[in-house]
Order: sequence, then C-alpha cells, then structure tokens
Amino acid sequence: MKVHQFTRGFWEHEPSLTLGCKRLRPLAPKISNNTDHSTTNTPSLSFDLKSFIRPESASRINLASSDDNKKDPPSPQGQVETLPGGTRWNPTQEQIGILEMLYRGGMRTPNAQQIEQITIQLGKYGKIEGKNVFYWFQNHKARERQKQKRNSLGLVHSPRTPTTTLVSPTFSCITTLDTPKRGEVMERDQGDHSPLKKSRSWPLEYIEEQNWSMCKEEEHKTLELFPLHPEGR
Amino acid sequence: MKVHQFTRGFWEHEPSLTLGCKRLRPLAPKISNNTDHSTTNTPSLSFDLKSFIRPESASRINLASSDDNKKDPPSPQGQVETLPGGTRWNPTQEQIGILEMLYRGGMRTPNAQQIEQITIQLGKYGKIEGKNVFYWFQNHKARERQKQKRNSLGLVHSPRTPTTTLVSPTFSCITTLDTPKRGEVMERDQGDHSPLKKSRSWPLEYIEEQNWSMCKEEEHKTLELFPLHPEGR
DNA sequence: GCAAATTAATGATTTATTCAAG
DNA sequence: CTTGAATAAATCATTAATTTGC
Repeated sequence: MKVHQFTRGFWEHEPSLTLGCKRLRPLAPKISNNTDHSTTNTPSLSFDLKSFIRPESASRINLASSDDNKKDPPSPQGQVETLPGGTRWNPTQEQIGILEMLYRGGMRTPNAQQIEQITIQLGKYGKIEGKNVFYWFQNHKARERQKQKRNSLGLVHSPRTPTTTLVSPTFSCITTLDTPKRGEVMERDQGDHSPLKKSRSWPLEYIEEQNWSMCKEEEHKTLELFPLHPEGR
Repeated sequence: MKVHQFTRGFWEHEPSLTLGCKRLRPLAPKISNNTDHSTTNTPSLSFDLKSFIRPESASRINLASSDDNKKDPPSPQGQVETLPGGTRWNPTQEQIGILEMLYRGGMRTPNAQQIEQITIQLGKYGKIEGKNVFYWFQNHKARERQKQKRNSLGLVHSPRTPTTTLVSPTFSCITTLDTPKRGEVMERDQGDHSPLKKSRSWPLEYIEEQNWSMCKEEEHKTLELFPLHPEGR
C-alpha cells in the first residue's frame, strides 16, 4: 500500500477508519453503514489532495483585511488575468422584459429545468447563462421585497407618486393586479407545492447529471401562465 | 414523529402593496443593444411560457420512478436500500473524513472545479453529488462558526478547559489543532485570494459549459496541502 | 429485544446581507 | 445609485441514534 505523504501529519493512524474524530455521530459510533461499496475495500483514499487545496498562490497576500472573510481582494492591482468573459451579465431589454413577465406570472425561484429553458430562450436576445437567470430571480425577489418594505415604512403616501412615472406605453402593465393581495409576499410561486415534491432546488444539480429531483414535468397542462387575477378580488 | 409546528407560514411581515411596474430600466431605454440577433427581428417572445410556469403539480408520480440515475446499483441486496431518488445524501465515514481533512487543510468554499474533483474522489466511497460537497462545506463552515461563537459567549475563560472533555480514547484527536486559535473565525480559506480571481463561485457554472471564471489552475505547484501552521505562530 | 416516539445532528433551501461592476 | 454576483445567516426537513413502553 502506498503511504500518502500528505496524511503524514495526522492521518497516519489509519487510512480508512479514523476519520472524523470529533465529528463522529454524536450519539453512537456506527462505523460502517455505507450502503455498499465500502465494504469491499476502501480505496485507501489516495487521491491527490494537492490538487484540491488550491496549489497556486503560495505566497500569501492579504494580511490586512482578515477581518472576517475574504470578501474583498485587498490588492486589485495587477489586472493581468485573462479576463475571458469576465464581465458580468448585462441584460437586454427583451431579457428583462421576459424575466419580469415570468416574475409577474408568479415565478419566483425557478428550478433547474426551468432555468435551463429560460436561459435558452433568453439566449436569443443576448448572451446569458443559467446563473444569471437564477441570480436575477433571487435579486429581483429580494429587492422587490425590501423596496416594498421601505415604502410601507417610510412614506406611506409617497409624495411623488412613483408609479405614475412611466408605464410602458405598449402595455398598461398589469402590475397592480398581480400584487399579492396584501397578505404578504405570499410567495405564490407556481403551485409547485405538490405534496412530496422535493420542492425546488437550484441549478446546481446540473452537475453531473440531473439525478436529483425535479424533472418530473410529466405533462403539459394548459394552465395559463399568469394567474393574474385569480380571484378577481 | 416530527413536530414541525414550526413557522410554516410565518413570514407575514407586512402587506404588500405595489410592486413591479416601475421596475423598468431606470437609466435608459436602450431598446436593443443585443450583441447581435435581435437586430433582425425580435422573435416576438413567443416561447412557451406555459412550460415555465410549472404546469404540473398535480400528481406526484415520482414515487418510485426512478431512481433513474441511481448510480449505484451495486448493492442489490438490500437492507435499507437507497430508495428512490428522494433521499438526501448520507455521507459515509470515509467521505466525512476526507471532507474534514480538506476543511482542516483550509478549504472553505471550493470552487466548481474543486468540487468536481472532490466529488469524484468521494464517489469512490459512496454515492455523492457535487451539490452535496458544496453544501457540506457551507454547513460545516457555518456550524463550526456558530459553535465557536456559542463557546466564546457562554464560557469565556472556560475554567474547565473544554477540550479535556472526552477525547476519543482511540486517538488523541488533534482537534485542538485545527481550532482556529480563537482569534475569531480567521477564515483561513486556502489562499485563494488571488488578485482578481473571480473569487470562487458555485457549482452552478457547471451549467451549460464552464464559461465562467475559475478554471485557472495553470500548473501544479507542489505546495503542501495543509498550511497548518504556516507562520509557525 | 424490538419498534414507535423523541431528540440531536445535519443535509438542503431560502432569505438577508454584502461586495463591487457599470 | 442601480443591480449582478457572491456569501452568510436563518430556516426547513429528514435521517440516525436514543429513549421508552411493551
């Protein structure tokens, strides 16, 4: 067997058993409940840790910041960098429009598949990635919320009547209609509250293959996208 | 039995009044700045919204379905059986061990590539996905932090030298070593503070292709994985 | 001894906050 | 200042280990 030099420090006890000291199951040992695999023979974890620990950047840099966490690269100098497509997504009007439409339609946090679809569609109007869609919904939801909180707090009758601003001439923006009653955010989502749906999740599952939940999508029921005035109120 | 009386629907903060609408691009109209495509003729956004709004939600079929990609058929026999797709990741001891090793080595939030690698390796010990790795680090970091906060609060000078508690009889558990001094979280990360690295990001970029940042990884410098006591302190 | 009920731990999501590009 | 991007905190949900009653 090979001796992994990396474990040298403190893993030399034994390759396969020890492991997580303090993190052991609090209550009981339960050494091997692995569903299977392991039983045969543990591969003796000989993988190349070096590649994980981020080989480069031996010279440490940030001493100063250290306040909390990385967050801000202290020395932005040296713009070398390949800068591949480094810039952030800059949405086009069409993209925003569609996204808002979906948002108004009730979509809040699309699942992986939905994101994929949306991305494809929005891709027709400009460069975009799945994460952009994901983030957009995240941000939009959050900011819509805080904006509204601010409004309800500070200026109840807003002196400047912000909404009067400029409604898109084309459509009269049903905006007011879709406001969730007043029962709060309501998170109308999209009726995805099926019993044991794994709820939604994120794009992350794109990884590997989509072995997660989602992807049910059995059929296309023709329900309208915009439950605009579901109850007429 | 689970008593989640929790707060099922407690986010009632305040009523929402208006939303949407004025969310038009604040600065400029900029109707069509798309890099290309659009100029010809906007597709008149006629894609199938229905598919986005998540039509289903009726019958949750997914009961047995599938397992689809349950990549571990190897254990046909089966005791508990990795049931259908629905279960959450249940890490094996080996997996936990490796993850902790990496964590102690300083890794906090692995980037997409690292996650991929780790996942592959951990896959040898049991079923696992990239997201599991990602979540593990997130959770572990967070809980390590709060645990330590709790400690620092409750017992400031801890007269009883907490570590004396119960060290696993088998090994003397280096636990104390990895505790970040007490100089606060310290977030040693892994020296990933390269200047303008897009910082790390998440697995999400696996989506589409990996056109994001990361993937620098020019060469393998042989530096040790564990900057355990980098400066001797 | 076993199995339902409890409880502690922790995997997975969601929300809030922060950072920085433009 | 707006907002895309990223991270941390809070929360939800499920599993494993313990306890309890038989």
